[in-house]
Amino acid sequence: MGNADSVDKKEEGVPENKPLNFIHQMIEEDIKNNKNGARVHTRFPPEPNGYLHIGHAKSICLNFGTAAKYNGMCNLRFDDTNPVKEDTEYVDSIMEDVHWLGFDWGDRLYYASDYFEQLFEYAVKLIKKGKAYVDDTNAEEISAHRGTVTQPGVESANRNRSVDENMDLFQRMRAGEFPDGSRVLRARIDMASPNMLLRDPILYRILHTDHHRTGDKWCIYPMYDFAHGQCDSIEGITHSICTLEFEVHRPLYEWFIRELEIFAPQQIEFARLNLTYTVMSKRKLLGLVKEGYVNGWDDPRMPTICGLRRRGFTPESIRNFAETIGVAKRDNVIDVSLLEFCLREDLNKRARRALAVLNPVKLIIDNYPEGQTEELDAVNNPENPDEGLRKVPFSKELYIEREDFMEEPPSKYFRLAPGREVRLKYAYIIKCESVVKDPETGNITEIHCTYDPETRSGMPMSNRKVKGTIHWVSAQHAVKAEIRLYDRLFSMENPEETEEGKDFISNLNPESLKKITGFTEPLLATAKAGDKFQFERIGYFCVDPDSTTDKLVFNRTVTLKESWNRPDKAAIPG
RNA sequence: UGUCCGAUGGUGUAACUGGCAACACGACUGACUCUGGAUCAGUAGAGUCCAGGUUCGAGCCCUGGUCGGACAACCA
Repeated sequence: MGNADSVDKKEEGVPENKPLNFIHQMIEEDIKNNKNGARVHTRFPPEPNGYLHIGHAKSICLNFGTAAKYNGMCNLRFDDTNPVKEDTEYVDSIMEDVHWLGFDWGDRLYYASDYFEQLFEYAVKLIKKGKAYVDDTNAEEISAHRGTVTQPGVESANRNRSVDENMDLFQRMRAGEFPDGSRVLRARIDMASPNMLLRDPILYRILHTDHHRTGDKWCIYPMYDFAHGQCDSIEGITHSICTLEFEVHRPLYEWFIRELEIFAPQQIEFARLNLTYTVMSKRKLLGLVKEGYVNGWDDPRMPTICGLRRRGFTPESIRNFAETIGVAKRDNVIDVSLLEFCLREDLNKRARRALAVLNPVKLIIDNYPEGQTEELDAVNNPENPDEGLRKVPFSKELYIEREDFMEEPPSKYFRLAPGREVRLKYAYIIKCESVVKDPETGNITEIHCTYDPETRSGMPMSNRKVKGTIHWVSAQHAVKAEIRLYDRLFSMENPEETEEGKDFISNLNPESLKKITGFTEPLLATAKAGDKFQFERIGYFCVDPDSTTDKLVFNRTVTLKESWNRPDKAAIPG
């Protein structure tokens, strides 16, 4: 108990003197000036058109974390203003993922579509102020008239319509009198603005499409720019945190707030997360799923939250990662090894240890009594002695890892070799006496050893020093399991970096998934989906949802840190 | 050719707002270890994109460049 307490305190330690990121600096400045009554209210505003990924996790941790830090609140709001892309499937997955990450929006679950009526009224207000007009120009022409980044745009012929005519037309747009694409409502700002977004941006478009929440109630839908800031305003959001690409939108965001004379949240932009060896855009992730390069959004190789969850990540490790990478405005690419570090750091503390052999070779202890079985004590978690011991069966015939034996070991190899001794973890010291090979292939089929009965772990004589300790499972007791070995999805640090004429798909790592059959200690037969273990000396593994009592399936979450350069690796020429 | 934003070890983030560039990851030593894990101790690695200027003093301020990113969906 005492131990657990101290861990909790460490994790939730409130008064930290860590340096503030630039957003928190701004917020503390606002609090000091009693802006908005020193209130802090943020929101996480996903569009329900796809699954959340690790980049969203950064934003979630920032928004919810900031609110928590300053005793404020954070809303979950679905930015559902484009019915053709959105679906409740995504709404559900997003809510699940945010909760799984450990955040709670309480009763503050909102949808932009909740505000459609209010937004319509805002549009009316702009029309009445002469700040918005209905344009009959078609999409191509509007685009052409917008000009370029260096050339000013051309004003629409409809720009100076009367308020009455605009009101009439806008009402009739809502009433469904016009087909898709025939008219739009535009803000009347400045067609010559150096900021393209201010060149009379579109506020409403006609879309005779059912919306996942409002059904067929509406056939005109607000654009992002006309919805987002106003939704923030309605909810009393004080700090509207978003990614860098919206920086150019801020003048427009503020224009609407000013013209509408409503509560003014502050938009603050930060740099989105990029990770090596993966892609992060929804479009590309969707492509991977649709083209079958991965097995769905929750494929353990995907950077999606559900993929990471299935892979065996813990919410804590992701939150800690988000904390560690910091928040700034410059573009960044984080090395996945940092994510893996955060994962191992967390798993090391909480994962139960288990013995499992992935690439088995039989080992026979010649002088061990035939038919005898011992139940040996194994430590559940050396990082937390409170988790106690478990029994592991030991017998004459075992499986050990093929890599743990070498006929002709290089100098720094201190595992098993002819004539050498090693410790079998939690069991005896054994000595290799001989090997049996397949006469045809020359592969080793059996390793014969003798054991020293005085050296069982815990015995007085067990302190004898031997160089290596290897893991094992008892052949007759072992449980067969499918093990899915995952590696990076792409073989390039930056998958977008491609040869001419090829796209990121060409950089997929053909070895990103290998399925093998291994053996685990018997206790794991009862493990349930999501259970996490450290297979000693190998890595962290979790039970996949595909797993059944007939067929156990484990995912390799991440390997143990490998600080030992395998001689065979070094020996590879080139 | 426009507007906006950014630039600090290999990667990311700091630097008490002008005072000898720090922390984490990664790398490398060594100790310890019944996991070549963990833990512990330590080392190397940037003089802050460039050129000027202000100042006793500049990564922080000013000027001019360079490089990178964003912006011309009836997407968000």
